[in-house]
Amino acid sequence: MIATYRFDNPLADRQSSPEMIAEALRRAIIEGLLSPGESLRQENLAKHFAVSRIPVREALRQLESEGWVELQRNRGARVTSVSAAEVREIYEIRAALEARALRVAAPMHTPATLEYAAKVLRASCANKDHSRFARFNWEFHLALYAPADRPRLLSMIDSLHAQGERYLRLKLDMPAHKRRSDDEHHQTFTALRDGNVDSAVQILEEHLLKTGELLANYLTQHLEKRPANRDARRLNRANAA
Amino acid sequence: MIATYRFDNPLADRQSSPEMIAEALRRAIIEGLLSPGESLRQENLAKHFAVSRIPVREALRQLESEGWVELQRNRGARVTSVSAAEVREIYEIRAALEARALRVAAPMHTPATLEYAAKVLRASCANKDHSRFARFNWEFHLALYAPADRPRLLSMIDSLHAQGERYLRLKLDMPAHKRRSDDEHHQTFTALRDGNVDSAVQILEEHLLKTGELLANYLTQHLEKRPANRDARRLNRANAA
DNA sequence: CTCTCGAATATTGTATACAATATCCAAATA
DNA sequence: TATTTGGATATTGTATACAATATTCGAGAG
Repeated sequence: MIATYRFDNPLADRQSSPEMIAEALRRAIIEGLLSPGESLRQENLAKHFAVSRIPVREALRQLESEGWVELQRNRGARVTSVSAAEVREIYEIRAALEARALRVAAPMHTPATLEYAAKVLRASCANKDHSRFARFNWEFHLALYAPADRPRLLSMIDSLHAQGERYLRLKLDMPAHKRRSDDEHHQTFTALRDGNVDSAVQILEEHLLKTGELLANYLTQHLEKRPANRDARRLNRANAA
Repeated sequence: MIATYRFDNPLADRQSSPEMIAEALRRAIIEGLLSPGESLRQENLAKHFAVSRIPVREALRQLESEGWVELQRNRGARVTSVSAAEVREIYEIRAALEARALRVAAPMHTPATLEYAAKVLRASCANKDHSRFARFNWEFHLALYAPADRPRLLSMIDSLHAQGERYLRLKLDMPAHKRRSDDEHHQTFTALRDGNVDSAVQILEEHLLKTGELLANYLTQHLEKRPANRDARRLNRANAA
C-alpha cells in the first residue's frame, strides 16, 4: 500500500521538540531578547519550555553548529557575540554568494517573477515599521534569487542573513540608511529588469559590502565598551507547568 | 588569578563525547564506511562507542545541521545521499567562496607563504596514494587562502570541501584527472606568484566548476541505478564493553 | 494468492536520577 | 587587605527506565 491519499498529512512532518526549541531560541536571539554573551541554563530553558533538559540539550547542539550559541564542556551555553570583523566577514560572504545567486537567477527570470519582486520592493519601500520593513526587504532579496533553483545556495544565504539580522536592527533605525538601501535595491532591480546583469550584480555586491562595512563601524564605535556578559533574565523566569 | 602557568593544559579543551562521536561518524561517512542512505541506529552506535544513547543523539543532531545525516521524527537517522545536482551546487558555491578567499589573500601573500604553498603542491603532485594526495591537495587550497585571515569564510569552505570529499574519491581513481588537477593547481599558483591575481582567480574558479561538473556527470551515470538503501553493517557490530 | 488487520517486536523520545564538574563563599592564613 | 582553601551549592553530563511511535509478521478475509 503506497500513497493512499493524494493530500498531505500535516502531522507527518511537524517538527520535533528540539527543533521547535531551537527555533524559539533563534528567534529570541535575532529579536534581541537574548543578548550576545548571555548564558543559557539548561534547567531554566527546560522549565520555560515545559520539557526535560534532554530536548533542550539537543536544541543547543543544533544552535551551536548553526553558530548561534557557544557550548563549553561542563560550563554551559552562551549566546555568541559577533565581533565587528565577523559581521564584516558575514556580509562579505553574502556578497559573494548572492552575486552568484543573482547571476544564475537572472536568465531564469520571467515577467511574473520580476513583477513579484517589484511588488515586494514597493511594499518594502512603503513600510516604515522595523519588522515589516525587514521582512519585505529580505523577501525582495529572496525574490531575486528564487528562479536560480539552487536550494543549498539559498539556504546558506538565508542562514547568513539570519545571523546578521540581529545587528541589522541597529542600522535600520536610521531613516537615511533605509532610504539609501531602498534606492540601491531599486537600482539592482532596474538593471536586472533591463537585462544589465553585470551591472545589477555589481550594485548588489557593493550594497552588501557597504552595509557590512557600515554595521562593522557602528559596532566598533558603540559596542566595544559594553561587556555584555550579564546573565539571562527574560527567559529565566520559570513559567512552566 | 590569571594565567598561572605558561604552558597549555591539554585537558582544558578536549572535546566532549558528542563531538568525538560526531567526528568519528563524519570520518566514516567521508571514507565510505557509511554509505548514503544507510540508517544509523542509536542503540548500535551507543554500543559501538560504549556510551548511552544520549550523547549519540546529540552527535546526530550536530551532524544533521552540518548536512551529513537526515533525521526523521521517530524514524531515526540516515546518511544523506547527495544528488548530482547537489554536488554540482556544492562545487559552484566553493567556486564563489574560494575565488573570494583567493582574491582577499593574494595581496597578503609573502615569499614565505608562497614557498609553503609551492612545497605542498610539489608533495601533492608527487603522491599517487589516494588519501595522501587528497590531503596535500586540500592543504594546497588552504595554503592559498590562509593569508586572507577570514576564519568564517575558511570554515565554510572547509565544510563544503568535506561534504564533497566522499564523492571526490570516485574521481581521484582516474590518473588522467589527477594530472589535469595538478596542472590547474600549478597554473593557479604560477599566476598568483607572478601577480596575475585575476588570472589566478579565474583558473581556480574554472577548476572547481569543472570538477563539480565532472563529478555530477559521473554520479548521474554510475549512481542513479543503485538504490543504496541497505542497512548499516560495519558499525552495527556491537563491540563495546 | 493478495490484501487487511492486529499483536509482537523494535526503535525512538524524554523524564528522572545520579555522577562528574564547576562555581561560589566564607573561614583561615599571610 | 589580599590570597588560599575546603566545603556547600549549582550546573552539566549521561545512564537508566519507561512511554510513544514505528515496523514487522503472521493469521484471517476476500
